[in-house]
Amino acid sequence: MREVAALSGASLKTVSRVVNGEGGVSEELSGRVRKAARMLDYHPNLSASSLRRSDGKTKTIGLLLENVSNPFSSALHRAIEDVARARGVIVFAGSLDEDASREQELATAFTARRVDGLIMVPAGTDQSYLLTERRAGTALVFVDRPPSMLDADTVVATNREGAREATAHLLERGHRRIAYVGDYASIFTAAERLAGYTEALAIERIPLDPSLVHLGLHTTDDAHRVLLELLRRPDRPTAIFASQNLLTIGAVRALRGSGLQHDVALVGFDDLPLADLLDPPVTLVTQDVTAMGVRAAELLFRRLDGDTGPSQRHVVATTLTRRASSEIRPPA
Amino acid sequence: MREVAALSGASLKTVSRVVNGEGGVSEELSGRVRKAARMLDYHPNLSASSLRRSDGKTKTIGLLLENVSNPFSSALHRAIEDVARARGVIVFAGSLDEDASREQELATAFTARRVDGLIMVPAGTDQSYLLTERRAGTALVFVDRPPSMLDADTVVATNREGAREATAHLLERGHRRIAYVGDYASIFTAAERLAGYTEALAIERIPLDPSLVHLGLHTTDDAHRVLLELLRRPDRPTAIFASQNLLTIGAVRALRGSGLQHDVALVGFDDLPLADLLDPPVTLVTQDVTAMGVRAAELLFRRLDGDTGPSQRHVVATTLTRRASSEIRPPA
DNA sequence: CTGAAAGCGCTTACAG
DNA sequence: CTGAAAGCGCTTACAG
Repeated sequence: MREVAALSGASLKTVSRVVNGEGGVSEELSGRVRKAARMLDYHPNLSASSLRRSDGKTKTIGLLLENVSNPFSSALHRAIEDVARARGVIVFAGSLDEDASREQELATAFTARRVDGLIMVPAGTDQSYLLTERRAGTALVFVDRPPSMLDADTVVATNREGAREATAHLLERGHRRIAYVGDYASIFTAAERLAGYTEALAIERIPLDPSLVHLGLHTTDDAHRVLLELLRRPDRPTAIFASQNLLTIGAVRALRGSGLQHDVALVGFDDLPLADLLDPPVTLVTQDVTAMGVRAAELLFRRLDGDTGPSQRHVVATTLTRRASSEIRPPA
Repeated sequence: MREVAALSGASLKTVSRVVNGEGGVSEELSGRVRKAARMLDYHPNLSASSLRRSDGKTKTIGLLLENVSNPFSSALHRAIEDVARARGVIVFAGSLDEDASREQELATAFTARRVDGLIMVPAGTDQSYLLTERRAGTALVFVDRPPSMLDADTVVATNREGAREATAHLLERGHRRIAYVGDYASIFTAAERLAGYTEALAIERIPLDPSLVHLGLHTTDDAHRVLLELLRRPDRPTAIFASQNLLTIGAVRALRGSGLQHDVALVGFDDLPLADLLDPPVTLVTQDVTAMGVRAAELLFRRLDGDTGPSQRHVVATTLTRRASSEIRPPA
């Protein structure tokens, strides 16, 4: 900018006015400035600008996801990007892999670069370290999972209700031995879905059989292995509830691997792109991920626009999409 | 930092030394500085730091993808994130949706925030606008598609060879009427794959039937619609080559919709998570997306480390994974 | 081991 | 309509 001022014979302040389209500069002078900028390949430095500007905004937000390449995370990412884009805001994104220390590292890396706000799917169980960031003006929104030790805007799905509905759906079809494969119990959504499962059983006064409930499974392979074993037992379950997308894929593989895909019912949580084309088509509890991302971004920008009201908690409904896999009845 | 200096009774320079772990500060003084920093909730401002630092590095890179929520893009993203993370570098990511103006907008938004480098899957047909950025020190790497009107490091897959191999595979099984569904012909990978298809036909001296070649298809629905129509014709193809992941899903849907999944052969390009569980399992040409992302990131960091050698072009091999869908023979 | 002065690229808060 | 001076939070290039 200094060089542009020198070449065009204008002051720094005038160059700044032209570059930012502030107006109040004569046609002739602003023409000279623009020409000089072009000749010197001048590109404004937004970091320097936000360092000095009174609002201090960097037009940048940080997004902390479970894993940018997981379909749930990346759908969230896209929805948030679109809302941000409409405001000229760009997005840092990173993967936490359920690692609390990675969460702190990334949050610190983002705030050190002075993002205006942070949207996160928290991995750890204590987000109080973000308090000083918020006091410093960083907006905070949690999505998919609420924060702990900190009060902030949150967007969650009806995990418990969705799991309860899915389990009730299987119970209605006569199933009494419904296996449950779930993620780490420390994850909010995993705990909620498990609660939905147990509530549905309790309503029908079915005692919970611990041998059917398998937690701490995170990958396709985890679910595949556990279910292959479970399906080999003489008292195998008559139905399976897989409470997360990767686990559902593992369940499909295990059923296929043991040739029981038409004998044991299945309901999964989260969407799978080809679920309707599998044999049998798979019943799923799906989340409106785009709505969750849009809502989270809107909450963030509302805060950035100055809203100082109490924290909001938005709940987005899940949908049970019924397909043939859950119409399989238990053996008589 | 000013306040920390005041509270601890040290100079700005000394606080800077302590914060950056430069050493050469007495235990006593650095203890006082650290305590003051804690009391004031001091968090260093990396933007201000890189503004003044001689190397000017922001430890930030920008990633321009087709669509962050497309599995190919997000797998690339994750691979690049992991390499960047090992160097304490964080990643901006954004979606271009095949829009050249969006490419320029995002590239400008990233460079205005002084990213150290840019890794992109270009959408437009002219990247010469990046020349001044590179002269200003921004490293540039292209992945999946080479740049145009600009020479830069590039990582591509063996698109042409992979498509040729897939087509030859169908020809070997006696197919002569192989439908081709492809993306916008302006996309490098789409053009390469089409070339591979036509080359394979030419080698066997099979004339290309234009009624079987459908380009300009981008979504699952596009391929679904076109193929349903094609499969309804009396002279329908005996095999289909779908040259991209979404188009392959559309092809699976069209075959299933017309009940021909066991009568018409299919090969797809790109990986599908459940391809092996479909009926019939689908033969695919897969790319090693992780290797492509890792290679691209390594090239970028090599440049940032000062390598000024000539542009490199790395080629990553595709793999033909044979499954039942391509073993279907044409009717006698 | 410690610090005072200058300056990175920009905007603010003036003044004319 | 235009510009000179100060300062955002930090590091550089000194000097002692």
